[in-house]
Parts: sequence; structure tokens; C-alpha cells
Amino acid sequence: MTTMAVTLPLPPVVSATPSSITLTNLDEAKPKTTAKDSSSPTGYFKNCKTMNELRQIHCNITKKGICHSPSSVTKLIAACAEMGSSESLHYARKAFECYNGDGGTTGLLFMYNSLIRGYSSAGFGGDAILLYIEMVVAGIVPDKFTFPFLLSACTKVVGFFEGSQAHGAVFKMGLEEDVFIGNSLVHFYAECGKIDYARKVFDGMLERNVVSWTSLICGYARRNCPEEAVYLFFEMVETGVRPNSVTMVCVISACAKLKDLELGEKVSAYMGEAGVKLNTLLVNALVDMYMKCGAIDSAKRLFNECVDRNLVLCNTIMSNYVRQGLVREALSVFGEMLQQGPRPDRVTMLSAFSACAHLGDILFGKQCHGYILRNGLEGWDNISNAMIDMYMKCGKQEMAHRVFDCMSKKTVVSWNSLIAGLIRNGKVESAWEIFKDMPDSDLVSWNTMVSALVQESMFVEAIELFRVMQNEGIIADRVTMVGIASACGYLGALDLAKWILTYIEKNDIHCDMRLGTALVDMFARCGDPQSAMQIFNKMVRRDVSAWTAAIGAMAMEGNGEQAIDLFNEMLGQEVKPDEVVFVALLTACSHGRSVDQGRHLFRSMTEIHGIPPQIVHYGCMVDLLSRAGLLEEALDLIKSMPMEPNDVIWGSLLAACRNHKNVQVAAYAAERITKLASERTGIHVLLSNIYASAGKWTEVAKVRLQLKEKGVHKVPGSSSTEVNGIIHEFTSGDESHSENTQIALMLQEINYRLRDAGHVPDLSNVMLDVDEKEKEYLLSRHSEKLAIAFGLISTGQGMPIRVVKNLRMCTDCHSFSKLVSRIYEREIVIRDNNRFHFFRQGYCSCCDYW
DNA sequence: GTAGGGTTAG
Repeated sequence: MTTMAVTLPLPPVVSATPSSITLTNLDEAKPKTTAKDSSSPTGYFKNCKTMNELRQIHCNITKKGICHSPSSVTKLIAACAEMGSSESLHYARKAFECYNGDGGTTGLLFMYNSLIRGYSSAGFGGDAILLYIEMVVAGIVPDKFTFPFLLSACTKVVGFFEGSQAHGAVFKMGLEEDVFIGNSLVHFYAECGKIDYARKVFDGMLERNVVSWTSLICGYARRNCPEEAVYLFFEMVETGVRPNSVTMVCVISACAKLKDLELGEKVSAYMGEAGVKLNTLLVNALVDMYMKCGAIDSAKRLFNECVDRNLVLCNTIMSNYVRQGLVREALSVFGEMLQQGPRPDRVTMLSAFSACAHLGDILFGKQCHGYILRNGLEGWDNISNAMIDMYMKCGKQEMAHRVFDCMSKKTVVSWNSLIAGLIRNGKVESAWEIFKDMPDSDLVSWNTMVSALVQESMFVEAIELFRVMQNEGIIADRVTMVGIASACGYLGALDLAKWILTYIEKNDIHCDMRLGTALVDMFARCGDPQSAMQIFNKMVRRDVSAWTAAIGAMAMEGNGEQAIDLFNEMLGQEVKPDEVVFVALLTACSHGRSVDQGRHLFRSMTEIHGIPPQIVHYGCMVDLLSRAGLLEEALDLIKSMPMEPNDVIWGSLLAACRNHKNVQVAAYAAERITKLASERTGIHVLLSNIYASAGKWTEVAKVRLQLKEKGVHKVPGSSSTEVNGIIHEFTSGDESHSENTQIALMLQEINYRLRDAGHVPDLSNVMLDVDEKEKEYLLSRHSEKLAIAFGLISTGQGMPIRVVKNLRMCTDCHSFSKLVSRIYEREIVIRDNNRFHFFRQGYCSCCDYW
């Protein structure tokens, strides 16, 4: 029922909008004495369960002619209000209209109160507010019972303006000391998101009871301030107020939000002390808390022990199972529900669809769709949205579109599910087109697109979209920032990184573990390990991913020792290592040339941590050993692998053979690599480059041909540098930059000065069959050189130049950078696809080992 | 008369 369903005979002086509650209406009315109507029939409607029963009784007493007293009408209205269906309320309203004006003010007041309560508790807050207006206009003075009902109605429609007006009326009437009204005001303000106002009312209350405390605790818990809620709970207990089951439900849900099991159990201990008995709502809150805290077994036990599992409890455990990725468990609960009840409802089906989506199980998904249709559960937008998501995740785009097209009321979630689904199925372009024309979009829509661009490696575009968000006045949240931080990290744009951090602080964006980790990673990739560690040290909670980001920061810098120290600290804090952290560790050892440490860590994986090394770990070890020149040991390790070595493994060995000039092992590796007939461009390029540097141009041509046949091309080298917040990208030999002439002149000057300093270009880095002069020209136009030249002309003297390169640096560019850093007295930081190089005063932090 | 549970998309 909406406000339109009941036609209210409102006086013409008052507009139909709820905002017309005014204080003057109240001022004109004068309080009247109340009198009890003793002659009315009592209890007629008391035990009515259904509308039919009620109608029957009403009919009977009407026949007897005893229904005309105001009291009996009041009781009828109360009974209808109690039922809370739109039908019963409609009946009540009609009965009320028949008697309007007849029963004296007292009787009318009771009727109004009853009806307002009924509308409010049945969720028709708007109708309740309108009724209040009508009552005031009719000259009926509200009493202290009216306001809790009215405020509850205002809460339901989040009518902040209306509620504030009611608050004003409470003051005018001198009712502010009533504890029920105080409690209602606390609840109202909290639900409107004005938790500070709620607190103010609470602090000003002369009398407080358990409901006052509970209302505020609940307010904090729901407003995402669970710490405050728990704190308030302990304060309440200390004050000597005993919690009841409602309080416990609120505070336990706060613990669930905090994901703090220890606290949850501590809080639960008060139940015994306070003598609070478990009811279904409380069991539900506990199960939810245990699940969210990861204590799956405790949740399961409680759930199994509960004899009268109701629908909500089943839904709670199911949705949590799905969220935790325990889809099989969720489906087992679902199966039991189908067999022995409670009967799945729409909320159950949301979890069921989510489970199908997780599994990508289209058969089961279709069965669920069938269940919806058979049981008349369709036509609810949430269900359709969940189905769009499910079909998309199962790769059934046409079905998703069909569900979408059939929706009569598409919500923003429908659109978001559609674009996210398209992106997941590789249709980023279509998603973008839809995104641009969506009838309404929200933060999730923007975040979806930002993440999609990041996922597609379109980092500049992602940041561009973020800028558009700024211009449109949309405040990003932590999900946006995770995507943007990631994009910024890939671009290695340090100024942008610093700006991002300021933005987060300025906009008070909560930095959770995920965002913290993303920021650590961002600064690490931007070549600022100090800032990375500063953020890491400030993080309250750190999981293995957070530690991995910090260890990775050390690895990129080539600081193997500190990486190991961090790892030991992590173990000391009883954080369980995973496969990923070992990749970071072994990489750190590789960059730091710590062969012994690497061997030790690699062994410890199986011997201490019970993590069997995967191919990627073997890859790291082969890289570590072969770079250090231990080619034979690397080869032995490859031969001992329990799995088939891939092209990456042979590639590392091959690359090392080139540096250590071991033709024998190289030939063996090359043979293996060609046998794998891999489609990885890098390897073929490397192979072709090895042949090229040995002058075997026929072989080079052969490999190039293979590449062409497979449709793969050499990834062109590209470097980017950030100047004044703008990212300038250069590809090898690029002439497209607007300042191309100045860049060319600068390069010329650099090369003269380098030659004077005795630099001889290393032409073996040019892997093409061209003459020397051409080779020298090509070499001088490598993308990082262009970026450095641009950096020199566009930034002030002494400013560091930061460059991000997509491929590994060649030896000529490396010695070029070293000399430029000395001659021009500039710090040059280059991140290649493997690590960082900090060039200062003619030296590089990698000690020429990369 | 006031306070409490499960809900899809990034």
C-alpha cells in the first residue's frame, strides 16, 4: 500500500505532503481531559488471527447493535493495526471514517494513535505521517503516546524533516522528559544517519532505561561504528543497567561487523550473567557473528543444536556460507530446507543464485529459476538482479539479457549487474556504452568501470575516469581507491600516488586491510618503499597479503635482507604464510643475490610450512641460481621438478646463459623451449634476440616467422614518466610527442656529452639485421631514453626523474642512465618489468645485476 | 507506547 491507496479527506488548508506538520497547528489545540468508556464491549477482537475472523465478529456485534460506541471502534482499529496487513489497515481506516467526529476528542485520539501505530508498524510510514497531520488539523491534541508511533513512522520513511518537526512539537508540549519519547528520538536520529543528534538526545535524557542504551548501541552498530557500539555496551553494564536479549542481538551484531571473535565471545559471556535466555533472534545473531568471525564450526554447532530453525536462521547461515565461499555447505542447507522446511523464500533464493554463480553451475541455476516460477517468487527486482548476475557468471549472456529485458522496474543494481557481467564476459566496450547511457548510476557503477579498465591494463584511462568522477562531484570510496591505487602503481606515478593518499585522508575514506595493502603495493611500485612501509606500519590488521605487499616492496628495491626480516616478523605474529608470499621472498633473494637464503627458504616451504612448491617457485629458484651463474645447479633443479618445466623456467635459464655466456646449457634450453612451442611472446623474442646477438639472422627470421604465424608480435618497448601530474608515454622511436623537436635536441646533447665521457653504445642490444649506423640510431631512440630526455627538459634542475618501462632494460640504456645521473646530477629511477633501478652519481642500486 | 535477525551488483 502506498500513500495513494488511502484517500484522506484532508482539509484544504493543509497540503498533502508530510512536510506540512507545523508547530502552529499544535499551539492552537488545547489539552483535554481523558475519560474511560466503561460501557464498551471488551475483548471481542482480542484473539482474532485472521481478517475473516475479525470481519465475522464485527458483523455479529454490528447486528447486535453494540458497535457504535467509540470504544468498540477503537478496539476494532487496534486489532486491525495489530494484524498489520494492508487489508486489515484498510478495514480499520474505513471503520474509523464511519465514526469520524462522533466519539468525542478522547475517543478520536485513541483511534488516531491506534491507526498511526498500525500504519507505522506495518511499514506504511507515509500514511502514518499523513494521519498525524490530519489529526492535528482536526484539532485533536496528540499525547505522549502519539509521538513514539509518529517517530517510528518518520524513521521508516527516513523523514528527517518530519521527525525534526515532531521533535519540536515534543518540546512545545513539554514532553521531552518522557523516556519513551526520548528513546524514540534516539532511534529516529540514529536511523536517519544523524548519530550525533541521537547521542545528544541520549546524553540529555534525565531518565534512561535499557531501551535507551539499546537504541543507541543499535544506532552505532548500524551506522558502521561497531567499536562505539561495543564500548557503549560495556559502559552500560558498568552503569549497572542489565542487558536484555535485544541489547545482546545489537551488540553481537556489532562484534560480527568487527569480525572480532574474542570480543564476540567476551560479550556473549554477559548473557549468562544477565540471565538473558537464548531466543531465535539471538541464536541468529550468534550464528551470524561466528560465521563473520570465521568460527565456522561454532556457527555450525549452534545451528545444528537449534531445534526450531526458522527461515531467517537458515537464510543467515546460507548467505554466510556463500560469502565465505563454502558453496557446498550452503547448498546442503538449501537441500534440507527443500526436504523438511522451512520453505525457501526469496531471500533464500538470492543465496541460492549466488551459489550457482560461484559454481558457474548453469544446470542448478536453471533449476532455481524454475523454483522461482513454480512458487510465484518472481517479480521482485532483487531476484531478477541475482539471476542476471548468475546467468552472466555462468557465461549465459543471452539469458541474462532476457531477464534484464523482462524487468518492469529496473534498478541501478540491475544495470550494474549487467555491465559487470558484460565486463566479466570480455565485453568491456559494450559495458562502456551502457554505462554512458544508464538512466541512473551510482558509485558501484563507476567502481565497476574503473576496475574494468584496470583489469584491462588501461591504467591511464582508469585514472582519467576517476578524474571525471571528481568533476561530477562523486566522492570515491575505498573500492574506487583500491582500483585507482592499483592503476597508479602500474604507472609508477609517484606524484599521483601521493595525491591519492591525500585524497583518502581528506575524504575520510576508511582504510581497511585491502586498501592498506593496495597502498603499500602502490608506493612500492612507484619506487617509494619508505612511504610503503609507513603505511604498512600504520595498518591495524595485516593478513598474509598485506605482509606480502611489504615484502614485495623490499624485493623490488633489491633489499633481500629486510624482506627476510619482515617474513620472520610475520611468522612471529602467527600469520600463516601462503604460496604467494614465497614468490615475493624468492624474488627478493634473487634481486639481492642471496643464494643461500633462497635455497633455505625454498626448502622450508615443504619442510616447515607444508606448502609444496609450485611451478612459479621453481621458476624463482631457477632464476636465482642461474643469475648467480650456478647454471648446472639450476639445470639439476629443473630436472628434479615434479611437474613439466614450462617456457618461463627454460626462459630464465636461457637468459642467464646469455649473460654468463654458457653456450652448452643455452643450446639445451633453447631446444627444450622450441619443443614446448609456447605462445608466450617474451620467450620467442628472447630466443630471437639470443640468435640475433650471435649474428644468426636466419634463425632470427625463423623465430620471427613462427611468431607471425601464431599471430603474436613483439610487445613494443614503452616508457612513461609523470610531469606535473600528467603521464607522458613514449614508445621506442616515438616521434609523436608535442615536444618531439626539443626531445631530439636534448638527446643529441646527451649523446655528445656521453661520448666525451667515454661512453660507447652497446650495439649488441639491437636485435635487427641492419647496418651499424642504423643500429646506433635505433638504440638512441629506446623509449626510456626518450623519457629521460623529456624529463630533463621539463623538470627543474636537481629534480628526480622517474620512468616506468614495460620491458626489461637493455644494457645500453642501463649504462646511459648511470652516466646521465652523474653528468646531469639527477637521480633517475627506472622501474622495468622486473625491478627498480635507482641511478645516483653514476651508480645503480642493482649493482648491474638484473 | 520506545530498541533486535537473513537481501543481489563493484
